[in-house]
Amino acid sequence: MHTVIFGRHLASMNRDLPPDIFHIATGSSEPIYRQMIEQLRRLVAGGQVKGGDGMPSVREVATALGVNPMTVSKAYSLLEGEGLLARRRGLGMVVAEREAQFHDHAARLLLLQPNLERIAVEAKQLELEPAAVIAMLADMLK
Amino acid sequence: MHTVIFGRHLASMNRDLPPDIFHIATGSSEPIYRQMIEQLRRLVAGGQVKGGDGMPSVREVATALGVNPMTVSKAYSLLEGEGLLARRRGLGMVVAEREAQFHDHAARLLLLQPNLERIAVEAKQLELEPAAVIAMLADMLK
Amino acid sequence: MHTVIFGRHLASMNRDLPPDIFHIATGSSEPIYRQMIEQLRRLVAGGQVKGGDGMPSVREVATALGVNPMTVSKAYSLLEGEGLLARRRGLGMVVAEREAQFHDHAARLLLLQPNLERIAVEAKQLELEPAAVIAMLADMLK
Amino acid sequence: MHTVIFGRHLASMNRDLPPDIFHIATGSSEPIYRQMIEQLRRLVAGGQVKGGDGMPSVREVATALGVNPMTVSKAYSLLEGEGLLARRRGLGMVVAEREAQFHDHAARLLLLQPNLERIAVEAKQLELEPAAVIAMLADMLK
DNA sequence: GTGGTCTAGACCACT
DNA sequence: GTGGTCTAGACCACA
Repeated sequence: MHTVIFGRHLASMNRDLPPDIFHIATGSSEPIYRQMIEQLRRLVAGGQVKGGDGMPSVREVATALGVNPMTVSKAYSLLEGEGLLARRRGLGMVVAEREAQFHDHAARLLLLQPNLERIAVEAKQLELEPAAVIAMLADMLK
Repeated sequence: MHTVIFGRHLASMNRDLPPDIFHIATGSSEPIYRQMIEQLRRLVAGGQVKGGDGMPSVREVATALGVNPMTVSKAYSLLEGEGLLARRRGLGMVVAEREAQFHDHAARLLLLQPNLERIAVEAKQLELEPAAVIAMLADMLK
Repeated sequence: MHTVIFGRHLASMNRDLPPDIFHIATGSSEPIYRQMIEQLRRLVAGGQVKGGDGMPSVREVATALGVNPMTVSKAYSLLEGEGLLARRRGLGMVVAEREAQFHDHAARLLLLQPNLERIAVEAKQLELEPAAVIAMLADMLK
Repeated sequence: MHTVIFGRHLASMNRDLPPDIFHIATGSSEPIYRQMIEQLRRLVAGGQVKGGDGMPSVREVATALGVNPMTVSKAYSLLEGEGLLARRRGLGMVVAEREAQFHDHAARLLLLQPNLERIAVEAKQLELEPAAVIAMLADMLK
C-alpha cells in the first residue's frame, strides 16, 4: 500500500489513517468535498486525528467512497490552503503539525457557538420554551 | 414599526405586515429565498404572524431588503404552493387562514428537531461535554 | 451582456471589468489558475482594480483566454476563499470591498520583499558585485 | 563547516565537499531536486566549489537533508547530464574539471538576469517606485 | 444569465 | 507510487 523504502525519511509521519475515515451522505445537499472538509476539521479538533498523521491517498479515498478522485483532491487542496493538511511532495498528504494542535475544550466549544446561536434565534422565532429546547438537546446528547 | 399603508378594514382585525418582517443575511450560504421561507414559517408557527395578515408587496420587500424582486417573488410563490400564503387578486398576498394556524408547543418543537440533531452530531464529533453545550445554549435562550 | 433589470439592486457594483484583464502565458510552467490569482492580487494591490468592481463572468474569461471554464472557476473560487472576491449569487463575482483596499506604497513593497530576498541570496551565491546587480535591476525598471 | 571526511590526496589540492553544502526549503513550491541543481550551479559559478572537488555521496546528502535518496540521485544525474558533475567509478561524483570553471562576472550576472526580470515585471504591476525597490535590494545585498 | 458540483479521462511532475 | 492540472461535458441552484 505504502511501501517505505528508506525508513528514516518521514520522521514526522506517525501513522497512515485508513481510507474510511470519511463518512459521506450522498443524499445530502451539502457537497461531498465540503462534508469531507468539515469532518476532518472536527476530527482534528477533537483529537481523533493528530498532527503528522498520514492521510490516505486521494485514490484510496476516492475508491473507498465511490467518488471521483478530483472531488477528493479538491477537499485535500482546500484543507491544505486552510493549513490543516500539508503536502509531502510525491509522498502524499499529512496532517499539519502546527495547525493540528489539540484544541482544548473551550476552543472546541467555540466552534459550535455559531451553530448554537442559529438554533437560539430559531427557537425564539418559534416562541419555544427554553426548558423544552434544552431538554430535547440534552436527550440527544446522551 | 408596524406602519399601516392602506387601512384594510375586514373581518377579524388583521394587519398589513411591514416590508421589514424579513431579515436576510446576504453573506450566508443559505439562499435568500429559503431564508425568507423559513422565517415566515417560524413567524406563523410562533404566532407573530396570523392568518389574514396582509403581506407586503414583492416590490416593497425587494427594495427594503436590497434584493432582486424575482427572489422575493420566488419565495412568495413557494409559500403559496405550500399553502401558507394565498393570493387575493388585485390585493396582493395574505397569510392563509386555514394553514396559518398556531402550532401548539409540541408541534413547534418538532420544527426545531432536525436542526438540534445536527448540533448533537457535531457536538459528539467535537467530543464536547454535554453539560457545557447545554449550558451555552441555555445562556443564549435567555 | 449584463442586462440590469432593476437598477438599484447592485448599489455596490461600480463597473464591469473587461474579460481581458488577465494575461496568460500558456507556455509557462506556472498553472493558469495561479497566474490569474497572482495577477488579480497585484491589480488590486496596485489600485488598478477596486473594491466593488464587477468581475467578468467565468464563461467570458474562459472564452477570452481560450481555456476551460473550470480553470477560471478554480481561480475565482480560490480568490473568494482568500477574501479578495465575493460572490453575488446568481449575479457573478465582485471584488471584495473590505479586502480590496488600496495598499499604500510601503505595503505593496512588502509584497515584493520575499522575492527580492531570494534574488539577494542568489546574488551572494554567485558572488556578484552588489553595484552590478542593482544597476541591472535599475535598468529593467525604467 | 568544511569538515574533510576522507582525505583524498590527488593532483591539484581538491577537497571533499561536506554533505551540508545544500540548503533545502522543503516548504517551497520549487522541487527539491531543482533547488539542489540551481544551488550547485551557483556555487560553481561563484567559485565556492571548484573542478575536481568530491561531492558527498547520495546517501550522505539524503540523510543530512532528510530527503529521499532518489531525489538526490535525480539531481546528481541531471547535473551529470549537464556536464557539471562527473562520475568517477567507485569513488562517487566529482565536480567536472572542464565545465566547472569560474564564470567571469558578466557571465554570472547573466544567470541572474531572468530572475531579475520577473522582479521588474512584478514591481511594475504593483506600481512601485523604482527607487524604493532598488533601495530595498541594495540593503539586502550588504 | 450567474457560479458550483461532479464525472471521466488524459497527462505531467515529484519522490 | 503520490498529488496537480487541464479538458470536455453534464446537471443543478440561484437571481
